[in-house]
Amino acid sequence: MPRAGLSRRDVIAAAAELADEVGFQQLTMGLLAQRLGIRTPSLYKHVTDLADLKHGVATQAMIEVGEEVRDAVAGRSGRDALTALLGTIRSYAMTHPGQYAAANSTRLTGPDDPLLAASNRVIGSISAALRGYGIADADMVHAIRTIRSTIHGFALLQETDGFQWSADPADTFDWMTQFIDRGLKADR
Amino acid sequence: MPRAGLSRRDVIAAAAELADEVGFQQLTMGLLAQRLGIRTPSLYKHVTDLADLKHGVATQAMIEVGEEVRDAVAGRSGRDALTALLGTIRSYAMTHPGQYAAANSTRLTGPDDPLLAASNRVIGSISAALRGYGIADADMVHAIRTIRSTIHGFALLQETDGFQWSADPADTFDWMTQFIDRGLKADR
DNA sequence: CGGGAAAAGCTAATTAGATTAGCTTTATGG
DNA sequence: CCATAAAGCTAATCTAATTAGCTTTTCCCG
Repeated sequence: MPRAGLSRRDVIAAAAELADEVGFQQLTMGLLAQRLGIRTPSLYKHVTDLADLKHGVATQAMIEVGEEVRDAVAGRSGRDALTALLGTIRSYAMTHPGQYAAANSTRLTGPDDPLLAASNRVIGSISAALRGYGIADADMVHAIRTIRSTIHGFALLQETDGFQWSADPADTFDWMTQFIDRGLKADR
Repeated sequence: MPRAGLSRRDVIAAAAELADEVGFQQLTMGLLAQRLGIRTPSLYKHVTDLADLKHGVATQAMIEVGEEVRDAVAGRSGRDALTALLGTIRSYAMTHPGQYAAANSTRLTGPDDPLLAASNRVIGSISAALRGYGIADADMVHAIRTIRSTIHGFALLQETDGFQWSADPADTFDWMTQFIDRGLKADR
Protein backbone atom coordinates (compact mmCIF):
# COMPACT_ATOMS: atom_id res chain seq x y z
CA MET A 1 0.00 0.00 0.00
CA PRO A 2 1.16 3.55 -0.67
CA ARG A 3 2.50 5.60 2.14
CA ALA A 4 1.05 8.87 3.31
CA GLY A 5 4.50 10.42 3.60
CA LEU A 6 3.64 12.89 6.30
CA SER A 7 5.87 15.35 8.05
CA ARG A 8 5.39 17.02 11.41
CA ARG A 9 4.37 20.12 9.55
CA ASP A 10 1.69 18.27 7.62
CA VAL A 11 0.33 16.71 10.75
CA ILE A 12 0.11 20.00 12.58
CA ALA A 13 -1.45 21.72 9.60
CA ALA A 14 -4.13 19.04 9.41
CA ALA A 15 -4.69 19.31 13.14
CA ALA A 16 -5.13 23.07 12.82
CA GLU A 17 -7.71 22.64 10.12
CA LEU A 18 -9.50 20.03 12.15
CA ALA A 19 -9.42 22.25 15.23
CA ASP A 20 -11.20 24.96 13.28
CA GLU A 21 -13.89 22.49 12.34
CA VAL A 22 -14.52 20.68 15.59
CA GLY A 23 -13.05 23.00 18.19
CA PHE A 24 -9.64 22.99 19.78
CA GLN A 25 -10.82 21.11 22.83
CA GLN A 26 -12.37 18.41 20.71
CA LEU A 27 -9.22 17.83 18.73
CA THR A 28 -8.32 14.20 19.26
CA MET A 29 -5.59 11.89 18.08
CA GLY A 30 -8.12 9.47 16.67
CA LEU A 31 -9.96 12.08 14.69
CA LEU A 32 -6.76 13.49 13.29
CA ALA A 33 -5.45 10.07 12.31
CA GLN A 34 -8.70 9.34 10.55
CA ARG A 35 -8.46 12.62 8.70
CA LEU A 36 -4.95 11.79 7.59
CA GLY A 37 -5.82 8.24 6.62
CA ILE A 38 -3.45 6.59 9.06
CA ARG A 39 -3.84 4.72 12.34
CA THR A 40 -3.74 6.63 15.59
CA PRO A 41 -0.43 5.29 16.92
CA SER A 42 1.31 6.35 13.73
CA LEU A 43 0.87 9.95 14.76
CA TYR A 44 3.41 9.40 17.44
CA LYS A 45 6.05 9.20 14.75
CA HIS A 46 5.49 12.92 14.20
CA VAL A 47 4.49 14.38 17.54
CA THR A 48 5.41 13.45 21.07
CA ASP A 49 1.87 13.36 22.37
CA LEU A 50 -1.39 15.26 22.28
CA ALA A 51 0.03 18.13 24.28
CA ASP A 52 2.84 18.49 21.78
CA LEU A 53 0.40 18.41 18.90
CA LYS A 54 -1.77 21.10 20.45
CA HIS A 55 1.22 23.19 21.32
CA GLY A 56 2.33 22.90 17.73
CA VAL A 57 -1.04 24.07 16.47
CA ALA A 58 -0.92 26.98 18.90
CA THR A 59 2.53 28.02 17.77
CA GLN A 60 1.70 27.75 14.11
CA ALA A 61 -1.43 29.80 14.62
CA MET A 62 0.36 32.48 16.58
CA ILE A 63 2.97 32.73 13.85
CA GLU A 64 0.26 33.17 11.26
CA VAL A 65 -1.55 35.80 13.30
CA GLY A 66 1.75 37.58 13.70
CA GLU A 67 2.29 37.69 9.96
CA GLU A 68 -1.19 38.87 9.19
CA VAL A 69 -1.04 41.55 11.83
CA ARG A 70 2.36 42.72 10.69
CA ASP A 71 1.13 43.09 7.13
CA ALA A 72 -2.07 44.80 8.20
CA VAL A 73 -0.32 47.37 10.29
CA ALA A 74 2.48 48.07 7.85
CA GLY A 75 2.28 51.51 6.35
CA ARG A 76 -0.53 52.72 8.57
CA SER A 77 -0.57 54.76 11.71
CA GLY A 78 -2.87 56.11 14.35
CA ARG A 79 -6.47 55.20 14.02
CA ASP A 80 -5.92 53.46 10.70
CA ALA A 81 -3.33 51.21 12.20
CA LEU A 82 -5.47 50.48 15.23
CA THR A 83 -8.47 49.62 13.11
CA ALA A 84 -6.43 47.35 10.89
CA LEU A 85 -4.87 45.68 13.90
CA LEU A 86 -8.09 44.96 15.72
CA GLY A 87 -9.92 44.02 12.56
CA THR A 88 -7.27 41.55 11.52
CA ILE A 89 -7.24 39.77 14.82
CA ARG A 90 -10.99 39.63 15.03
CA SER A 91 -11.19 38.34 11.51
CA TYR A 92 -8.65 35.66 12.26
CA ALA A 93 -10.57 34.63 15.36
CA MET A 94 -13.76 34.31 13.37
CA THR A 95 -12.38 32.40 10.43
CA HIS A 96 -10.08 30.20 12.50
CA PRO A 97 -11.79 29.72 15.84
CA GLY A 98 -9.91 26.57 16.72
CA GLN A 99 -6.53 27.99 15.90
CA TYR A 100 -7.30 31.25 17.63
CA ALA A 101 -8.31 29.38 20.76
CA ALA A 102 -5.16 27.31 20.52
CA ALA A 103 -2.90 30.32 20.19
CA ASN A 104 -4.43 32.08 23.14
CA SER A 105 -5.12 29.34 25.62
CA THR A 106 -1.95 27.32 25.44
CA ARG A 107 0.49 27.60 28.26
CA LEU A 108 4.10 28.33 27.52
CA THR A 109 6.48 25.46 28.07
CA GLY A 110 9.36 27.66 29.10
CA PRO A 111 11.34 30.80 28.36
CA ASP A 112 12.57 29.43 25.04
CA ASP A 113 9.15 28.35 23.84
CA PRO A 114 8.71 29.29 20.17
CA LEU A 115 5.13 30.17 21.05
CA LEU A 116 6.52 32.93 23.22
CA ALA A 117 8.63 34.24 20.37
CA ALA A 118 5.61 34.23 18.07
CA SER A 119 3.56 35.92 20.72
CA ASN A 120 6.18 38.59 21.13
CA ARG A 121 6.08 39.28 17.43
CA VAL A 122 2.37 39.98 17.69
CA ILE A 123 2.99 42.25 20.62
CA GLY A 124 5.63 43.99 18.56
CA SER A 125 3.06 44.75 15.91
CA ILE A 126 0.62 46.04 18.46
CA SER A 127 3.34 48.24 19.76
CA ALA A 128 4.06 49.48 16.24
CA ALA A 129 0.41 50.21 15.66
CA LEU A 130 0.36 52.41 18.74
CA ARG A 131 3.44 54.35 17.76
CA GLY A 132 1.47 57.19 16.21
CA TYR A 133 -0.43 57.93 19.39
CA GLY A 134 2.55 59.37 21.19
CA ILE A 135 2.05 57.24 24.23
CA ALA A 136 4.59 57.70 27.01
CA ASP A 137 7.01 54.83 27.39
CA ALA A 138 5.80 54.11 30.87
CA ASP A 139 2.25 53.71 29.62
CA MET A 140 3.08 51.55 26.63
CA VAL A 141 3.03 48.24 28.47
CA HIS A 142 -0.32 49.03 29.95
CA ALA A 143 -1.77 50.20 26.67
CA ILE A 144 -0.63 47.05 24.93
CA ARG A 145 -2.02 44.83 27.62
CA THR A 146 -5.29 46.68 27.62
CA ILE A 147 -5.65 46.19 23.91
CA ARG A 148 -4.77 42.54 24.07
CA SER A 149 -7.26 42.04 26.86
CA THR A 150 -9.96 43.78 24.95
CA ILE A 151 -9.61 41.89 21.71
CA HIS A 152 -9.12 38.59 23.39
CA GLY A 153 -12.07 39.08 25.69
CA PHE A 154 -14.23 40.14 22.81
CA ALA A 155 -13.29 37.15 20.72
CA LEU A 156 -13.91 34.74 23.55
CA LEU A 157 -17.17 36.23 24.68
CA GLN A 158 -18.47 36.26 21.17
CA GLU A 159 -17.57 32.64 20.71
CA THR A 160 -18.76 31.28 24.04
CA ASP A 161 -21.83 33.24 24.74
CA GLY A 162 -22.45 34.93 21.48
CA PHE A 163 -23.55 38.10 23.23
CA GLN A 164 -27.11 37.10 23.97
CA TRP A 165 -28.36 40.55 23.30
CA SER A 166 -29.65 41.40 19.93
CA ALA A 167 -27.22 44.09 18.83
CA ASP A 168 -24.74 43.14 16.15
CA PRO A 169 -21.34 42.21 17.56
CA ALA A 170 -19.74 43.88 14.56
CA ASP A 171 -21.25 47.18 15.65
CA THR A 172 -19.92 46.67 19.13
CA PHE A 173 -16.55 45.92 17.67
CA ASP A 174 -16.53 49.19 15.78
CA TRP A 175 -17.70 51.05 18.83
CA MET A 176 -14.96 49.45 20.86
CA THR A 177 -12.36 50.34 18.28
CA GLN A 178 -13.43 53.94 18.38
CA PHE A 179 -13.52 53.88 22.15
CA ILE A 180 -9.94 52.73 22.28
CA ASP A 181 -8.82 55.15 19.62
CA ARG A 182 -10.24 58.09 21.54
CA GLY A 183 -8.85 56.84 24.79
CA LEU A 184 -5.38 56.59 23.36
CA LYS A 185 -5.56 60.03 21.83
CA ALA A 186 -6.70 61.68 25.03
CA ASP A 187 -4.20 63.70 26.98
CA ARG A 188 -2.84 61.76 29.81
CA MET B 1 -20.97 1.84 57.02
CA PRO B 2 -22.19 5.39 57.45
CA ARG B 3 -23.49 7.23 54.47
CA ALA B 4 -22.05 10.45 53.12
CA GLY B 5 -25.51 11.93 52.70
CA LEU B 6 -24.66 14.19 49.83
CA SER B 7 -26.94 16.45 47.88
CA ARG B 8 -26.47 17.84 44.40
CA ARG B 9 -25.54 21.11 46.01
CA ASP B 10 -22.82 19.51 48.10
CA VAL B 11 -21.39 17.74 45.10
CA ILE B 12 -21.27 20.89 43.03
CA ALA B 13 -19.77 22.87 45.87
CA ALA B 14 -17.02 20.30 46.27
CA ALA B 15 -16.44 20.30 42.53
CA ALA B 16 -16.11 24.07 42.55
CA GLU B 17 -13.54 23.94 45.29
CA LEU B 18 -11.66 21.23 43.46
CA ALA B 19 -11.79 23.20 40.22
CA ASP B 20 -10.09 26.11 41.95
CA GLU B 21 -7.34 23.80 43.09
CA VAL B 22 -6.64 21.75 40.00
CA GLY B 23 -8.16 23.83 37.21
CA PHE B 24 -11.57 23.60 35.62
CA GLN B 25 -10.32 21.50 32.73
CA GLN B 26 -8.70 19.03 35.08
CA LEU B 27 -11.85 18.53 37.10
CA THR B 28 -12.62 14.84 36.87
CA MET B 29 -15.31 12.55 38.22
CA GLY B 30 -12.70 10.31 39.80
CA LEU B 31 -10.96 13.13 41.59
CA LEU B 32 -14.21 14.55 42.86
CA ALA B 33 -15.44 11.18 44.11
CA GLN B 34 -12.18 10.68 45.93
CA ARG B 35 -12.53 14.08 47.50
CA LEU B 36 -16.02 13.24 48.67
CA GLY B 37 -15.08 9.81 49.94
CA ILE B 38 -17.37 7.91 47.61
CA ARG B 39 -16.90 5.80 44.47
CA THR B 40 -17.04 7.45 41.09
CA PRO B 41 -20.30 5.91 39.86
CA SER B 42 -22.10 7.15 42.95
CA LEU B 43 -21.73 10.68 41.66
CA TYR B 44 -24.25 9.85 38.98
CA LYS B 45 -26.91 9.79 41.68
CA HIS B 46 -26.44 13.55 41.94
CA VAL B 47 -25.45 14.76 38.51
CA THR B 48 -26.32 13.53 35.05
CA ASP B 49 -22.77 13.43 33.77
CA LEU B 50 -19.57 15.44 33.72
CA ALA B 51 -21.06 18.12 31.50
CA ASP B 52 -23.90 18.57 33.95
CA LEU B 53 -21.46 18.79 36.84
CA LYS B 54 -19.37 21.41 35.10
CA HIS B 55 -22.41 23.35 34.06
CA GLY B 56 -23.54 23.30 37.67
CA VAL B 57 -20.21 24.66 38.82
CA ALA B 58 -20.41 27.38 36.18
CA THR B 59 -23.89 28.40 37.21
CA GLN B 60 -23.06 28.44 40.88
CA ALA B 61 -19.99 30.54 40.21
CA MET B 62 -21.86 33.00 38.04
CA ILE B 63 -24.48 33.38 40.76
CA GLU B 64 -21.78 34.11 43.29
CA VAL B 65 -20.04 36.62 41.05
CA GLY B 66 -23.39 38.27 40.52
CA GLU B 67 -23.94 38.66 44.24
CA GLU B 68 -20.49 40.00 44.91
CA VAL B 69 -20.72 42.45 42.07
CA ARG B 70 -24.16 43.60 43.09
CA ASP B 71 -22.94 44.30 46.62
CA ALA B 72 -19.79 46.00 45.41
CA VAL B 73 -21.62 48.35 43.13
CA ALA B 74 -24.45 49.15 45.50
CA GLY B 75 -24.36 52.71 46.73
CA ARG B 76 -21.58 53.81 44.41
CA SER B 77 -21.60 55.61 41.13
CA GLY B 78 -19.34 56.82 38.38
CA ARG B 79 -15.72 56.02 38.78
CA ASP B 80 -16.22 54.56 42.23
CA ALA B 81 -18.73 52.10 40.90
CA LEU B 82 -16.57 51.20 37.94
CA THR B 83 -13.54 50.60 40.11
CA ALA B 84 -15.52 48.47 42.52
CA LEU B 85 -17.02 46.50 39.65
CA LEU B 86 -13.78 45.73 37.89
CA GLY B 87 -11.92 45.11 41.10
CA THR B 88 -14.50 42.67 42.35
CA ILE B 89 -14.47 40.60 39.20
CA ARG B 90 -10.72 40.56 39.01
CA SER B 91 -10.48 39.58 42.62
CA TYR B 92 -12.94 36.77 42.07
CA ALA B 93 -10.99 35.55 39.08
CA MET B 94 -7.79 35.50 41.09
CA THR B 95 -9.14 33.79 44.17
CA HIS B 96 -11.36 31.36 42.29
CA PRO B 97 -9.62 30.67 38.99
CA GLY B 98 -11.40 27.40 38.38
CA GLN B 99 -14.82 28.78 39.07
CA TYR B 100 -14.15 31.91 37.09
CA ALA B 101 -13.09 29.84 34.11
CA ALA B 102 -16.18 27.69 34.53
CA ALA B 103 -18.52 30.65 34.61
CA ASN B 104 -17.03 32.22 31.54
CA SER B 105 -16.27 29.31 29.28
CA THR B 106 -19.38 27.23 29.62
CA ARG B 107 -21.82 27.23 26.78
CA LEU B 108 -25.46 27.90 27.47
CA THR B 109 -27.73 24.91 27.15
CA GLY B 110 -30.67 26.96 25.94
CA PRO B 111 -32.76 30.07 26.45
CA ASP B 112 -33.96 28.92 29.87
CA ASP B 113 -30.50 28.05 31.14
CA PRO B 114 -30.09 29.28 34.72
CA LEU B 115 -26.55 30.20 33.78
CA LEU B 116 -28.01 32.74 31.40
CA ALA B 117 -30.16 34.20 34.15
CA ALA B 118 -27.16 34.45 36.46
CA SER B 119 -25.16 36.01 33.65
CA ASN B 120 -27.85 38.55 33.05
CA ARG B 121 -27.78 39.53 36.68
CA VAL B 122 -24.09 40.32 36.36
CA ILE B 123 -24.76 42.34 33.25
CA GLY B 124 -27.47 44.16 35.16
CA SER B 125 -24.93 45.21 37.76
CA ILE B 126 -22.53 46.36 35.09
CA SER B 127 -25.33 48.37 33.63
CA ALA B 128 -26.09 49.85 37.04
CA ALA B 129 -22.45 50.74 37.56
CA LEU B 130 -22.47 52.69 34.30
CA ARG B 131 -25.60 54.60 35.14
CA GLY B 132 -23.71 57.59 36.46
CA TYR B 133 -21.84 58.15 33.21
CA GLY B 134 -24.86 59.34 31.31
CA ILE B 135 -24.30 57.00 28.43
CA ALA B 136 -26.84 57.16 25.63
CA ASP B 137 -29.18 54.19 25.47
CA ALA B 138 -27.93 53.24 22.06
CA ASP B 139 -24.37 53.06 23.34
CA MET B 140 -25.14 51.11 26.48
CA VAL B 141 -24.99 47.67 24.90
CA HIS B 142 -21.66 48.44 23.37
CA ALA B 143 -20.25 49.91 26.55
CA ILE B 144 -21.31 46.88 28.53
CA ARG B 145 -19.83 44.48 26.03
CA THR B 146 -16.63 46.44 25.89
CA ILE B 147 -16.27 46.27 29.63
CA ARG B 148 -17.04 42.59 29.74
CA SER B 149 -14.52 41.93 27.01
CA THR B 150 -11.87 43.91 28.78
CA ILE B 151 -12.17 42.27 32.15
CA HIS B 152 -12.56 38.84 30.74
CA GLY B 153 -9.61 39.21 28.41
CA PHE B 154 -7.49 40.56 31.18
CA ALA B 155 -8.36 37.72 33.52
CA LEU B 156 -7.66 35.11 30.88
CA LEU B 157 -4.44 36.58 29.62
CA GLN B 158 -3.14 36.94 33.11
CA GLU B 159 -3.96 33.36 33.87
CA THR B 160 -2.69 31.77 30.67
CA ASP B 161 0.30 33.77 29.78
CA GLY B 162 0.44 35.82 32.85
CA PHE B 163 3.86 35.97 34.25
CA GLN B 164 5.56 36.68 31.04
CA TRP B 165 4.61 40.21 31.73
CA SER B 166 7.38 42.06 33.47
CA ALA B 167 5.32 44.94 34.80
CA ASP B 168 2.90 44.29 37.63
CA PRO B 169 -0.48 43.20 36.29
CA ALA B 170 -2.12 45.09 39.13
CA ASP B 171 -0.69 48.33 37.77
CA THR B 172 -2.00 47.51 34.35
CA PHE B 173 -5.35 46.78 35.86
CA ASP B 174 -5.48 50.19 37.50
CA TRP B 175 -4.35 51.86 34.30
CA MET B 176 -7.04 50.02 32.39
CA THR B 177 -9.68 51.02 34.90
CA GLN B 178 -8.73 54.65 34.52
CA PHE B 179 -8.63 54.29 30.76
CA ILE B 180 -12.18 53.03 30.72
CA ASP B 181 -13.37 55.61 33.20
CA ARG B 182 -12.04 58.44 31.05
CA GLY B 183 -13.39 56.91 27.91
CA LEU B 184 -16.85 56.65 29.35
CA LYS B 185 -16.77 60.21 30.60
CA ALA B 186 -15.70 61.64 27.28
CA ASP B 187 -18.27 63.43 25.19
CA ARG B 188 -19.59 61.24 22.50
C1' DC C 1 -43.60 -0.23 65.88
C1' DG C 2 -43.04 -2.28 61.08
C1' DG C 3 -42.96 -2.24 56.11
C1' DG C 4 -41.63 -0.69 52.08
C1' DA C 5 -40.16 2.48 48.71
C1' DA C 6 -36.95 6.02 47.35
C1' DA C 7 -32.37 7.63 47.91
C1' DA C 8 -27.54 6.91 48.04
C1' DG C 9 -23.99 3.68 47.69
C1' DC C 10 -21.42 -0.11 45.58
C1' DT C 11 -19.24 -3.55 42.28
C1' DA C 12 -18.64 -5.10 37.67
C1' DA C 13 -18.39 -4.22 32.96
C1' DT C 14 -18.21 -1.32 28.69
C1' DT C 15 -16.39 2.26 25.85
C1' DA C 16 -13.50 6.01 24.13
C1' DG C 17 -8.96 7.94 23.95
C1' DA C 18 -4.08 8.26 24.74
C1' DT C 19 -0.02 6.01 24.81
C1' DT C 20 3.67 2.26 24.54
C1' DA C 21 5.99 -1.85 22.69
C1' DG C 22 7.54 -4.21 19.15
C1' DC C 23 7.10 -5.76 14.34
C1' DT C 24 6.92 -4.60 9.08
C1' DT C 25 7.46 -2.13 5.02
C1' DT C 26 8.94 1.53 2.07
C1' DA C 27 12.34 4.79 0.34
C1' DT C 28 16.55 6.03 -0.74
C1' DG C 29 21.44 7.28 -0.41
C1' DG C 30 25.71 5.22 -1.30
C1' DC D 1 21.29 -3.38 -5.17
C1' DC D 2 20.88 -3.24 -0.31
C1' DA D 3 21.17 -1.44 4.58
C1' DT D 4 18.86 1.36 7.30
C1' DA D 5 16.09 5.01 9.04
C1' DA D 6 11.55 6.67 8.65
C1' DA D 7 6.73 5.85 8.61
C1' DG D 8 3.21 2.55 9.30
C1' DC D 9 0.82 -1.13 11.66
C1' DT D 10 -1.21 -4.37 15.28
C1' DA D 11 -1.72 -5.59 19.94
C1' DA D 12 -1.93 -4.30 24.53
C1' DT D 13 -2.22 -1.14 28.61
C1' DC D 14 -4.14 2.61 31.23
C1' DT D 15 -7.18 6.29 32.61
C1' DA D 16 -11.67 8.30 32.76
C1' DA D 17 -16.55 8.32 31.81
C1' DT D 18 -20.56 5.99 31.91
C1' DT D 19 -24.17 2.18 32.42
C1' DA D 20 -26.37 -1.83 34.59
C1' DG D 21 -27.96 -3.97 38.25
C1' DC D 22 -27.61 -5.05 43.21
C1' DT D 23 -27.59 -3.54 48.36
C1' DT D 24 -28.25 -0.79 52.18
C1' DT D 25 -29.99 3.14 54.58
C1' DT D 26 -33.53 6.39 55.66
C1' DC D 27 -37.55 7.67 56.93
C1' DC D 28 -42.43 8.35 56.05
C1' DC D 29 -46.97 6.38 56.94
C1' DG D 30 -50.21 3.50 58.63
